[in-house]
Parts: sequence; C-alpha cells; structure tokens
Amino acid sequence: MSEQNLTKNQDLVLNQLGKSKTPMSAYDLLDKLREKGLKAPLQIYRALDKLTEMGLAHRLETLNAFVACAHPNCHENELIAFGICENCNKVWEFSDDEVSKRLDLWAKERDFTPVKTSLEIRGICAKCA
Amino acid sequence: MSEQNLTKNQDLVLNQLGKSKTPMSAYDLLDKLREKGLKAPLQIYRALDKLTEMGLAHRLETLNAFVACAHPNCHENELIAFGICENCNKVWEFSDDEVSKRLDLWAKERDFTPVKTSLEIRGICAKCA
DNA sequence: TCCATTAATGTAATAACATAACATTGTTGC
DNA sequence: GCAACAATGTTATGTTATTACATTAATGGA
Ligand SMILES: [Zn+2]
Ligand SMILES: [Zn+2]
Ligand SMILES: [Zn+2]
Ligand SMILES: [Zn+2]
Repeated sequence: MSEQNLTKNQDLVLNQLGKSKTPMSAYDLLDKLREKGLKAPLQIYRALDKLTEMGLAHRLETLNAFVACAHPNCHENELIAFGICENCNKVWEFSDDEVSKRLDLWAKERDFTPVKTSLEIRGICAKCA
Repeated sequence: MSEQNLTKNQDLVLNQLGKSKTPMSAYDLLDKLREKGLKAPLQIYRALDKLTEMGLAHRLETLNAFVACAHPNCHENELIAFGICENCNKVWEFSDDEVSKRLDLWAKERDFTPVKTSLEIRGICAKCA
C-alpha cells in the first residue's frame, strides 16, 4: 500500500492513518507504531509534516489530529473543508467552489495573500442524531 | 470597560485581550495577569470558556490563541471567519452569508447538524506583502 | 433568616501536544 | 570516492490544556 516515494516512517504513518476510521493524534500514531520501531514523537511529526505537504494527509486543527486524505491527489484543490461528528468522530472531506470563490474575493479586496485555509464544521452526523 | 455581568476574572481576561492588537494564548494572558493576582492556567481557561460562550471572545484554532470579538454581539452570527496575517499576526474578523449558505446546504444534504464551525485563512496581509 | 442549590474561584498536579538541538545515517549526483 | 542534502534517531524541553478536589460567593425559595 506504499504510495509514491515515501520513506519508511512516512509509509508507516500513512498506512496507520489509512486503517483508522477516525482521526488520530500524533501520540495515538506513536502508540500504534511503537511495535514497528518508532520511539519518539518527532519521528511521527516529521512524517506528518511531509505527508501533509504532499497532500496525502490532513491536519484537523480543531482536534489536533490527522486523517489520511480521502481523495486522490487532493492537494490540487485549494480549499479543503471537513465535517466532523463530535459523537462518532467520523470525518467527511469536501470542497466547495462557491465557498472558495467567496473567500478568494474577500482576500482580493484586501490584498491579502492566502497561504492555508482551515475550514471545519463540528457537529452531529445523521447516524448519531 | 466592563461588559454585561462579567466576573472579576472574566473582566480581567477580556480587558487584556481587548488591549492587545494580536491574539494571545492562555499563557500569554496568564503572564500579563499575574500582577492582578491570577496564578494558574485554569483561571484563564475558565474565563475564556465563558467569554467565548458569550461571544465576547473567539478562539483561533490554528493559533491556539484568543482574540476579543471585533463586533458588538457577534454571537448572533452563526459563522465567523478570520483572516490571520502570519507576519504581523493581525486578525480580521468577518462573515459571509453566501459561505454560510453553502455550508448549511452541505450539512442539510447529509442530515448533519452543525454545532460550531471554524474558518481561518492564514496568509500575508497587504501591509506585510 | 436559614438552608439548599448552583456558579465561580483557588491550588496543585498531571496530561496532551509540539519543537529544539545535536549526532548519525542514507541517498543522490558528480 | 566525495560533497551535498534528506531523513533518521535520541534526549530534553517547551507549550497548551485538563483533572481533581477544596473553598467561597451568589441565588432563590421555605
Ligand atoms: Zn484530501
Ligand atoms: Zn456521528
Ligand atoms: Zn466576533
Ligand atoms: Zn501583516
């Protein structure tokens, strides 16, 4: 299940994220990957940095946790949004061109240069309602 | 500059936030408020909890920091968005009905019940460009 | 007024999340 | 082989947030 040219640690972390149905914190990942030889938080954080740069994983700011990207080559999309169920912790990844457009417009009107946008809707999903 | 019926600690924290031109972390606040008698992080976090509930302050998830609300009675707005300059740390608070509408639509289509939405655009402001 | 209930506070200890610093190893291209 | 760079390993430390428990203040009846 290796993707691209991931290093050993990156591959371990991405696989573990991929197996999880819900977001995992760096320390969740570390606990799971100790048996594979990883010993320190930094090994996890460094792998996560690269994976998020590559668009293979995403950081959820409201949870301090990470998910594997749900789409192939997601980092083509400028804006990625997440719905997060506070009961079952499932995450839905989506994007919306109209939202992107409106935020771009806000930025243009102020000569603000966006670098990274975070959009997370916390709530309760249909199943949990 | 007290607002509503704030308690002593809430008032101290809100005033300190109001004086700051940029977001402050809980520990930034604690450092500033030690001279006023506050001694422990929990005193700050408890005040911040109430202030954010009341809509008088907002938490910036991508910074783990807090700002005083820029608007009167902001919590009437469902969705509050922030532009954050990564150079000068200034914050612009805004809302956009069209964005709100699109996100509401996404939620309705999935029977997802939003509780709290976080929208933060990190970037470089006009002055810092 | 007295008492019960709830809200707010004080304090210490600890948990959870993230990075700095530095030494070492692996990979790539010449 | 060697220089340059990327990735790794390891220890220590910094930063953010919560648990637990004791105390005090405000509120609202009986
Ligand atoms: Zn993605
Ligand atoms: Zn759910
Ligand atoms: Zn506001
Ligand atoms: Zn700026």
